[in-house]
Amino acid sequence: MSNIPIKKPSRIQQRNRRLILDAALEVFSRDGYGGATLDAIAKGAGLSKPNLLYYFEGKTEIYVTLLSQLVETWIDPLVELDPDGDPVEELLGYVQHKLDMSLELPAESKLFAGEIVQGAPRIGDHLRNELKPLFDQKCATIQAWIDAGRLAAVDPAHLIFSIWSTTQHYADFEVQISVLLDDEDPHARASRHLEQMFRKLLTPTDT
Amino acid sequence: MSNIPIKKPSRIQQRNRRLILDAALEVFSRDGYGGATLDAIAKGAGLSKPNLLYYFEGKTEIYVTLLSQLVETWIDPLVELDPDGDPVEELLGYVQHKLDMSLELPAESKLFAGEIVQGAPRIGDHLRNELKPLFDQKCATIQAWIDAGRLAAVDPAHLIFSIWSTTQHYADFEVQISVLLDDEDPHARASRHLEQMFRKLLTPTDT
DNA sequence: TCAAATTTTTACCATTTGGTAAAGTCACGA
DNA sequence: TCGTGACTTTACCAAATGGTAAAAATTTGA
Repeated sequence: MSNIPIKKPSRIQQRNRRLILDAALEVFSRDGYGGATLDAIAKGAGLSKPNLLYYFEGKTEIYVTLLSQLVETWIDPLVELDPDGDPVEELLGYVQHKLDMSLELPAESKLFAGEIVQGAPRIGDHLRNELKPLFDQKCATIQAWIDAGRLAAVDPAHLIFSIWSTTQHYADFEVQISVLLDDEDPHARASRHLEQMFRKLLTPTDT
Repeated sequence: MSNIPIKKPSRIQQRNRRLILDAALEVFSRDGYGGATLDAIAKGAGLSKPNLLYYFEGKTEIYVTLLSQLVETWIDPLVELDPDGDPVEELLGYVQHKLDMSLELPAESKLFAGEIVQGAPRIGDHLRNELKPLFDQKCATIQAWIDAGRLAAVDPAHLIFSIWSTTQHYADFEVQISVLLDDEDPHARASRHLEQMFRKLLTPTDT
C-alpha cells in the first residue's frame, strides 16, 4: 500500500538519465567530487543545468547513483569465484577478469578509487552492507581450499587485497604507467606478469 | 648574476610555511584538490586566509609545493636499491620500506594517489623528469640481476608496479581495508603476506 | 484534436570561494 | 627608541557554483 507512485520511466527519461550518468562519470572521475561542476556535467550531457536537476535532485544524488551502480559491477566478478572449481585456475581467472575490467573501464575504477581514497564518505554503508559479507564468504572459500591442500597457504584477505591493488593499479595509475613505460602493449605484459606472480604464490607445493 | 634577491627565510616564515603545508596536506588528501578550500587550510594552520596568501601565491602553489616535496620522499627508497646487494633481499627490503611508508605516511600516499588518478595535471613534468630516469635505471639493475641468474625471470617494470600497488594500497584504500578486516594487526599480516608473495616470485629456481 | 502531463528554457539568486588592497601591528637592528 | 621592513588583520570583491521559480514548449493519451 505504498503511496509513492512508481511510474515506469519514459523513453526520454531513460535516455536523459543515461546521458547524464555517462557525462557525470567522465567529469567525476577526472575532477573528483569536489572539482566536478554541474555545468561541466550538463555540458557533457548536452543538457541545460536546470534540466539536469529535473532528473536528479542534486550533485550528490548523481554521484551516489553512479557509485551505487558501479559497486555492483565492480564486485560482481568476485561473486563468480566458484568453490567447486579448480582453486588456482579460479583465482587466476579472477585476476585476469579484474585486469580486463581495469583496462576496459578505467573511469569507473578511478571514480571508485577516488571515493575510497577520500574516506568513502558517501558509500561507506554500501561497503559494509554489500561488500563485507561477500568478502568474508570468499575468504572462507579460499581458506577451505587451503585446508584441503588444494592451494598454497596464503592469507585469504590479503591475497584479495593484492589482487585488487595490482589489477586496479593499471586503471588508477594509468598516467604514471604511460609515462614510465615506453612499451608497446602494457596489457599483454601486465597480464603475463600477474599470471606468473599469482601462480607462483598460489600453486601448492606437494609435501 | 641573478637579480632576484634570495633572502634566507626568517624563523616566522619557516614556522608558518610549515604550519600551512601541514594543514594543506590534511585538507588536500582528505578533500582532493577541487574539494579543498583555502579557508579550511587557513583554519587548520591557525592563520587567516589573507595571511596564507602572504606566504603562498595561491591554492595551486601550496598544492604543487606539497607534491614536489612529496615526490622526493616518495621515490627515495627506490634510489637505495643497491645493485651490489643480494637481489632478493634488496627487493624484499624495498617492499617492507614502502609498506612502512604507507602505514606511517598515509596522507602523503593519498595525496599522491589523488593527483595521479586525476591524470597528474600538476606534476606530470615531475614524473617525466625525475621518476622516469630513476625508474629506467632500476629496471636495468633488476634485469642485470636476472641475467646473472640471481633473480627469477620477472618483468622488471611490472614487478615495480606490483610492489608500488600492493604496498600503497594499505594507505590509499585504508577505509576499505578497515571495513573488511575485523583484524587485530593488519600491518603484521600485510607484511608477512607481501614477504611471502614476493619471495616466491623472486627467488630463482636453480636449473 | 486537444487537454493534461511531461520536459525544457529563461531568468534568477544566495553562498562559497579564490583572491586583493590597504591599513595596522610587530620585531629588530642602528 | 625609533624607523624600517616583515608580518597580520580588516574589509572587501568578482567569479563560480549549486540550486530554484515559473513560464514556455513539447509529448502523450484519450
